[in-house]
Amino acid sequence: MARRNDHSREELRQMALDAAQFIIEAQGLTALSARKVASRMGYTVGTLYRLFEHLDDLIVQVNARTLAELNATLERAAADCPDAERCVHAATHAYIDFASRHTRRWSALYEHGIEADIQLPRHFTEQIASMYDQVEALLQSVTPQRSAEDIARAARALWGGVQGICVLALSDKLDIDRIETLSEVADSLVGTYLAGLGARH
Amino acid sequence: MARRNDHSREELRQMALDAAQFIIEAQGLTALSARKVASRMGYTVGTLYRLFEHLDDLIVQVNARTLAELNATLERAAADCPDAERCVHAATHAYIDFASRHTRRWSALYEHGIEADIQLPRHFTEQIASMYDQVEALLQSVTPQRSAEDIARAARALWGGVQGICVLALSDKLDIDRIETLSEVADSLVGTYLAGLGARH
DNA sequence: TATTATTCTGAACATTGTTCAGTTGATTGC
DNA sequence: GCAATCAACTGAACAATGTTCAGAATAATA
Repeated sequence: MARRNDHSREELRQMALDAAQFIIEAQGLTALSARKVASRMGYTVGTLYRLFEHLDDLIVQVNARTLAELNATLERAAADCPDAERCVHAATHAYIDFASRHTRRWSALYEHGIEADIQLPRHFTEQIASMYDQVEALLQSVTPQRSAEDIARAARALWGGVQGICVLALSDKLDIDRIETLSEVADSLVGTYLAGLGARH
Repeated sequence: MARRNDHSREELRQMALDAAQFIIEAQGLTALSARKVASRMGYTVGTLYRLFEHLDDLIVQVNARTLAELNATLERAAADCPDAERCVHAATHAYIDFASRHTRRWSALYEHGIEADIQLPRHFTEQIASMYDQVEALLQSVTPQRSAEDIARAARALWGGVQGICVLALSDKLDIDRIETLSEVADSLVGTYLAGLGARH
């Protein structure tokens, strides 16, 4: 059993996040429980509740982590492409790849929390904002003549769309038998949307 | 207390679905419980478990209902428009309207079940397919020259996109302030995508 | 009316989130 | 080095969850 002060508060927090992340990745969000997290970090439930107010706090912080990792992945993917349009496609494929490889952890991002009353913490919404910033930057390059509002709207439309396709595909609700792959549907969305952006000004 | 054979098995099933739907609409999917459903229909848990194998069965059947209702709504919205393109916009707005008015019930559609091992029942996937059929029919009118595969892909891309935007917006992850702007983002997606379809053949 | 078949109940079990009185180990003051 | 103080940590307790199933209640049948 763990002794007192073996770890600092921040270390404990990280251990809890690691444990929770592991469980979500391995068994899915619904299999997560306070006792499992605690026991995996070598402590008891009580200790966990000194680190997080509710279990929801824990989950939302794991989600913030996931989002940060996803952001970094996208940034890398969109780093060196011949042109901006191909960057968008590269980012899209990176997104799909991430969602496929870490399906459970990724799906926790939207499976969790429509509990309207509790609002998302700042560093979570910041991650979201930074994700849209990336897409905006790419779209800015694709159509430099458009206004900032147009770009903002377009980024949310396009990226919300990519996310939506992934959600449906990975929960078997895209009726995808007649279509070859998720990638193709995503390419259709991105390619056609970008073509529309070009044709429409 | 309810006596035996007051209701047929099918009546009981419907009562259970009604009760569950009511609870989800009023308090959200997470607030749903077997005992609450049972007590709302004037029976006990045991009885509920003669009607449904798991609680998940119940939920998925409520979802099928919701999807049928949504389908009907879309069909009505896309019925009489001046042209096909405006039909797509009308359907999109109808979708957003439905999702806004019945947020909790609608969000149960995707909040529930990425439990990979259990697959969705037929009459649920049928509802999904029929939804895409509608969108395909509209897109067919917009660009008659395209192949069936193209149309199928486009329908999933576009409609997955619409759904994705709604999911993010109604769970505060679209980084927008008001619900009015959700419509704007959706219009951007649909308008630009359709423009792209037109420009690209 | 007696027997059989079904419906329905509700107690039981394991597991969940969450709390908190009490223990145990570290820190401080002398 | 010892006593007093303080914070970390435990684990029992509570209400609520999904799920099961022996038995009570009632209908159908003979």
